[in-house]
Amino acid sequence: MKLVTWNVNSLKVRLPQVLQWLSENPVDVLCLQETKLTDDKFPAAEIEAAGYHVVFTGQKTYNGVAILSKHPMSEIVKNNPRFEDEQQRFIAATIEGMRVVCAYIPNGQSVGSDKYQYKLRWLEALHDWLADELKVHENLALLGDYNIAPEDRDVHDPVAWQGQVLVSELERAAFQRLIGLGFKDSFRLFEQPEKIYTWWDYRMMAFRRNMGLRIDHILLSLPLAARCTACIVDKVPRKWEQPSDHTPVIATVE
DNA sequence: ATGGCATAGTTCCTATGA
Repeated sequence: MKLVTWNVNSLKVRLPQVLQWLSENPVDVLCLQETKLTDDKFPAAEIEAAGYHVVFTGQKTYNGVAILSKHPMSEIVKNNPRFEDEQQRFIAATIEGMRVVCAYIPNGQSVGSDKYQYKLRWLEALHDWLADELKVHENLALLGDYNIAPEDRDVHDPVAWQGQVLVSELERAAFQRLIGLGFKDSFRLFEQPEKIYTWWDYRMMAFRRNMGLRIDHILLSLPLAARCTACIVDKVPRKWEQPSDHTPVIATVE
């Protein structure tokens, strides 16, 4: 099973790239974030025509998540039942006996802001829901844009970023609390090259200069991690014309 | 010290992202 997460920064703009990427990279599950589409405008027919089932929950302008799957999906949950949220950032489905959660964790804007507090509350509620969900689904995968770089080696310039949102202590502690439930960061199960990132600012020629952060992750519950044979970041779509600022992360589970 | 790009909607500027 190949599981993928990709923040597409508007599926309206990026649908051709998603379909192109899928035609070159057939996968079992693709979790999308920042679709920025209300459900009535979601391109379900085009995605189904490409051979994928799809579930989604969205809103206009901001947020929005979707799961594309080669296999049928059941037990669909939209929004964390433990968190009252107007923002559409969470969707879960059971696929081939695996519980798949697609999350667009809040950005947090700046440390100490209202949005930062919202981010921490959101993470706390995610933690609590996952704790219950793991009791029912030992095969659980949490894919998404976490908006957290877990360690300094996930940051192109740790000194410049020190203490900033996306790398602050409380955010990193929240990430470790998720890990503590019984997950592995699939990317770190394997020897990886240095300076691998999943997001680069559109400005400052950041991609060309590899000024990035690794903030998109695939966490696997321990039984799934034991079956994981690879996790890679595919930089190719970030080189295309009019790219998303994020690029796909792919985990393989045998 | 700031903004630098991209997206979407309230457009022909503003808010937001990371």
